[in-house]
Amino acid sequence: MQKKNEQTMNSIFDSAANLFSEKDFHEVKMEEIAKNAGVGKGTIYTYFKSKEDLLFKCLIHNVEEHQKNFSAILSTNKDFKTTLRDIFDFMYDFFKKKSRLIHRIMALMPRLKLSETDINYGHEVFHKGLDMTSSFFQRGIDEGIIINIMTSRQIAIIFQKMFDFNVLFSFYGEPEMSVDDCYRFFTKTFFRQE
Amino acid sequence: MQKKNEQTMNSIFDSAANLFSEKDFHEVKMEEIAKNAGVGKGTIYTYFKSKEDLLFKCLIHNVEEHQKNFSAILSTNKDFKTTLRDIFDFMYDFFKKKSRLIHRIMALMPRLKLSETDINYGHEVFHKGLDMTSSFFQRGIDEGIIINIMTSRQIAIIFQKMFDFNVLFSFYGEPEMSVDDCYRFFTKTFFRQE
Amino acid sequence: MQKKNEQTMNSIFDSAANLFSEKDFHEVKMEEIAKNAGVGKGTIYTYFKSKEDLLFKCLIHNVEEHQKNFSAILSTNKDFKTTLRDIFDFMYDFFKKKSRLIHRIMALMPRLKLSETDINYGHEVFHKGLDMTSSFFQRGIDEGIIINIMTSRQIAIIFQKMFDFNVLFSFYGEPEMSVDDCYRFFTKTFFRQE
Amino acid sequence: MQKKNEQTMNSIFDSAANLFSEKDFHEVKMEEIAKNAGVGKGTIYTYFKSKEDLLFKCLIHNVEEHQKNFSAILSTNKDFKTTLRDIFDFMYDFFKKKSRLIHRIMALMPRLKLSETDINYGHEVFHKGLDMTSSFFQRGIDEGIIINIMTSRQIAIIFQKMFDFNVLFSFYGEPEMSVDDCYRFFTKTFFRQE
DNA sequence: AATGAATGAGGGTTCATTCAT
DNA sequence: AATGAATGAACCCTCATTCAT
Repeated sequence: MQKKNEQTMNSIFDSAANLFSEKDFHEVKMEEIAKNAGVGKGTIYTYFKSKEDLLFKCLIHNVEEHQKNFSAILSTNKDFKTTLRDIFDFMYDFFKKKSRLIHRIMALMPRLKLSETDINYGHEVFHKGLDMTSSFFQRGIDEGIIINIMTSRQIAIIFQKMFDFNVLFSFYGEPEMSVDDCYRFFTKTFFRQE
Repeated sequence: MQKKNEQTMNSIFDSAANLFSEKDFHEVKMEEIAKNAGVGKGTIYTYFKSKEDLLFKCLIHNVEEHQKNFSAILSTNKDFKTTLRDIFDFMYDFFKKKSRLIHRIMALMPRLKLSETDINYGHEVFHKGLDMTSSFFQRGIDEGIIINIMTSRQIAIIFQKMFDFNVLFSFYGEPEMSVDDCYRFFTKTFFRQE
Repeated sequence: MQKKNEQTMNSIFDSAANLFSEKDFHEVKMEEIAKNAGVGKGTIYTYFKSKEDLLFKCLIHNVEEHQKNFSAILSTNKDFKTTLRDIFDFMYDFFKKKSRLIHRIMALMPRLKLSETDINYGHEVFHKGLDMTSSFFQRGIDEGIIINIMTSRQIAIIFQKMFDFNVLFSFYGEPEMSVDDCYRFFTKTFFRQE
Repeated sequence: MQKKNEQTMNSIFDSAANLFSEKDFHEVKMEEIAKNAGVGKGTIYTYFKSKEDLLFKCLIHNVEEHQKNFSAILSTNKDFKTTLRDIFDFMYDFFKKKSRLIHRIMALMPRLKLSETDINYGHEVFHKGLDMTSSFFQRGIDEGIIINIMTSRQIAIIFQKMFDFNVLFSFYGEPEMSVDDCYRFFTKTFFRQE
């Protein structure tokens, strides 16, 4: 599955990611994915075992890419607050584009018919991501910037969740929160009073 | 078995709410809803025009009931903080049971094929709910308890969203937040520093 | 089945005849028949065994009434040509109202699931009707008015068919044939040249 | 099995035409059509949008083929009477095979849910057919062979209808009319007395 | 490797019929 | 006798998947 045409595979990934973002798993048709990817319907099956496999691989693909970029930001040697602000910019953009995809998949995951291997790998990837984020917040706690009444993992989780406040805001026709709004919200809640 | 039966309808509502909570719209089968409701498949169609109609009516049913109870709490003449605490208890329970149903439906709503009337009614109900909550927070702002750097509507929206932090917590195997945790989180963020 | 309320039964007959005239057997719903008859859906089943039984009884009912009237015309002691003209008036009216019902039923008859008794009775009624008509034409032949190159039964059959020329005329947007047109057509074809 | 296959489509047409001839639209099952055509149920839907679409296309297919053959006969340069006789042979055969199909569809047409385009095309085809036939009879009128007390269009319509006299004949157990009988019937009615 | 015609299991929906009242 | 709520068999249609080319 690695030697096949990388380009074809990526166009399938793109097409699938777009469609799975827009609509429900069952509302996305394989034919549509194929058409938007510019390939034949059968071609998808030379790269992926099934629609569910495609969804899963598509998720992993996106999450891993996200983690790579996220990791790059973390490894710049800036101070905590500057890095945090960078992360906000990065996450804000990422969620704007991918939040629906991620949510949809996570809602579906528990019932996806996947191999043991795939499930384990999925868990691993997600937990690796959470670990990365929570390590960063731990640093904030250690430096006395972040309150320590919640664990770093809990903070990391809430941090992720914040970025879809805007989904509800737009549902109710309220103006969306800017990155700055998000950042202010976070510091108000999790920063030690200065 | 002669008069269109409130009991039958309620058992369909219950069964549907349970199943729509558990799984995706397209994974819930009418046959399953019927079976769990203890009625025949055709019976559902004497009460609801279609599966989509059932989902929608089911949502409205739950939300309206929720709003009635919510409203009851608001109209007790306790002081702001006590009432807020009551609301936290109430919302926490409600979301524990219904959060998945509500989220699923809201994610689906934009693509549901509903009559103009239904769509309008849906909007109305949701906005009525938000208005109710935001009025309450406005009172908090007016009384100088809540910060006024966000509008009461924005606060009301974030307030709702808080209650599904636990979905992610449980996904990552973290211990869930208790009502108290939620309450503390809220006051930390939205209460004026004392 | 004879002692029950005659009025209810007739209103069912009327409703059914109207609907079976307008649309295909399978497009007519029992609910619609009941509603138009002003009775409950279950009531129909106290008078008729099934939808097919209703269709059949409805046909017999109409045909027998038609034959009674037809027979009355035949038994006036007018001369052949005068009687024929009377019959044209009568048939023209009858077909205008009932032709679609009759045709639909005759097309369906061969596949109707009826008891042996019903089938035989149906045959009997139809043949009685044909006999009545062909006897009349036989008289025309005997009196030397009608050509004798076709049997009276053949003429009787074509005679019936003539009255739905208008169905095609109206399909093609041509002006329909009047009774006079029909009569002229008939005499041109079947009368001995004078 | 790669190119959308003319053969597959024709076998569906044949199967559908046979079944729609035999029974009512609602009594013909898609599964049955598929089975008789030797294809899978889903295959039909790669060629036709719906059962109604299939019925309609099936009608058009048959009528157009009929018109092509009809047209071929008309364009042989024989004299009027000879051509008329040829047409009788041709129509007699065609109606023997297809009359039930044609009638069933025409009875259904007004209530078929078709696109504006399909409806218009259907009208066009039928009227083209009538025009072709009536032009021919007009020639007969012009040559003084056919009476001119009816329009050529009226004659063309009645001409078509004649060919299902045999349906009633067989219903009543009378011997069917031969082509010669039909021809004689026609000349008696529509030819100027010689 | 790539394709898309063919497939058929599966599901939403309809409606004739039943039966408790 | 009359009713209409309840039923479930039956049917149209969709779409993930296969496979011959």
